[in-house]
Amino acid sequence: MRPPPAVAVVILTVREGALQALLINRGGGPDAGRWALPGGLLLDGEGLDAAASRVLVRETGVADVYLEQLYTFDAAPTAKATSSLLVSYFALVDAVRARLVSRETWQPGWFPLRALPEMAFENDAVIGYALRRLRAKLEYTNVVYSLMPEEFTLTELQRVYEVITDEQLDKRNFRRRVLSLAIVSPTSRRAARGAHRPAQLYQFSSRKPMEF
Amino acid sequence: MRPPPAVAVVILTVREGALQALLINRGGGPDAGRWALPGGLLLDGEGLDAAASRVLVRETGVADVYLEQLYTFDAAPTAKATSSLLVSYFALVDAVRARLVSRETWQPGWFPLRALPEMAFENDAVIGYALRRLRAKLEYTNVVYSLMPEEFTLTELQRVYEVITDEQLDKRNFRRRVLSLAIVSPTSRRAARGAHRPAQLYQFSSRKPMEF
DNA sequence: CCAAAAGTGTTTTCCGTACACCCATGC
DNA sequence: GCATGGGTGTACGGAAAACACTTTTGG
Repeated sequence: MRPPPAVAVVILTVREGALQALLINRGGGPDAGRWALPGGLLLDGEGLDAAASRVLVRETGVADVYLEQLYTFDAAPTAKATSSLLVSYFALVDAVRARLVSRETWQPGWFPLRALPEMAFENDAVIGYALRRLRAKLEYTNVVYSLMPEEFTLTELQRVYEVITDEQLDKRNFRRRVLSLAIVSPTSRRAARGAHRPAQLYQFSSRKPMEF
Repeated sequence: MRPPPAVAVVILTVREGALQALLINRGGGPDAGRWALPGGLLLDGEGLDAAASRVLVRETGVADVYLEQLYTFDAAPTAKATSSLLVSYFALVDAVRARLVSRETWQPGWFPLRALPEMAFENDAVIGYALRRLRAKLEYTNVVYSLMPEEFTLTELQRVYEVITDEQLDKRNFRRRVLSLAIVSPTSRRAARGAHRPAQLYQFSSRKPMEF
């Protein structure tokens, strides 16, 4: 009897100034203390994208975010081989909107990519893969929309880029770039957030994945 | 009973001045005349890469060429659902080295991407995907090594680039680029191929996929 | 009036592109 | 000697990178 394929989703967010991934931990049993990517088996008649989306909604409550297939792995040869293939996805969510569930088993938690816990087999490789893909897409697409709230300042957007690329950006050059790419546009509102000049609020021109 | 996953391989070559894909055609039976990507079901205990490689060797006789996973599709809902998922790969082979088999059923043949025959369901999409990926990798990797013989002239290499990108390249700029990327290096031999000055022969510095 | 972040232009550097002539060979 | 493809350098333009000061607000 051949086991069904599984999907695993690398759910990334920017939180507390760091790029973080959502992992889940089986509370009890033999695997206690081992963290893993959220995922699940493909249901009967269910499509891959639908399965990935289902896992994402189950873990974070959010839908309509950036979700893209990454790579397909031979499933880890576990004792009880529950899956044959592992189809990985990655998703980008705004940490503010994501609401983690609290379960008895498979407690979820955010982990900075810098400080991932000991993880099940291929999971680190999958996360590394997602990070490379995200960094590549950052340069020429609008993917970050999925990490940002509806309105934001350009400085906030710049911080997110800096956290993802792990390098400092020049304020003027950054602004010129995102404005000339026309991926964001100013709104009519401004943000008064402290003892300084209020910042213009911007929004994404499009909150859909870009075409090619 | 859940059917096993399938692999399909987009095998590309440059032949007769055009980028061509290998397709196979069921000689008789109900699907007669329909062309499709070569592929096969995943064998018991077989890894994905191994399956793709097996298909490639079966069709062309060559191994050790560039072979990369592309994308995983939900399997086409055929009448007799023989597969659940379709994991696609693409491979680049030197047409000179490839030796197509001659079988009673599933006769293989090369088709210019410009003039693909009527094909089974998702197959055109898969080929389009492979082409986009190839063009992207062309710019910053050495993937073409897999389309070239051991030794070649820079003009021959340029022709291959031109066929893949479907645009004319400037001879001097092209040479500067490949030489400065250091993906090729001159050999000690030259090619006397006609009534003109012999050309320097080059080889790839590395005939392995590049790391990142 | 001071601290804090917002906002704004110019100069320099580097890379991609365009472009034309001489060279070595076979016949 | 002529036809054929091989081989080479330079000038220009646009994009990316470096860089510092003024503005607006809250307290």
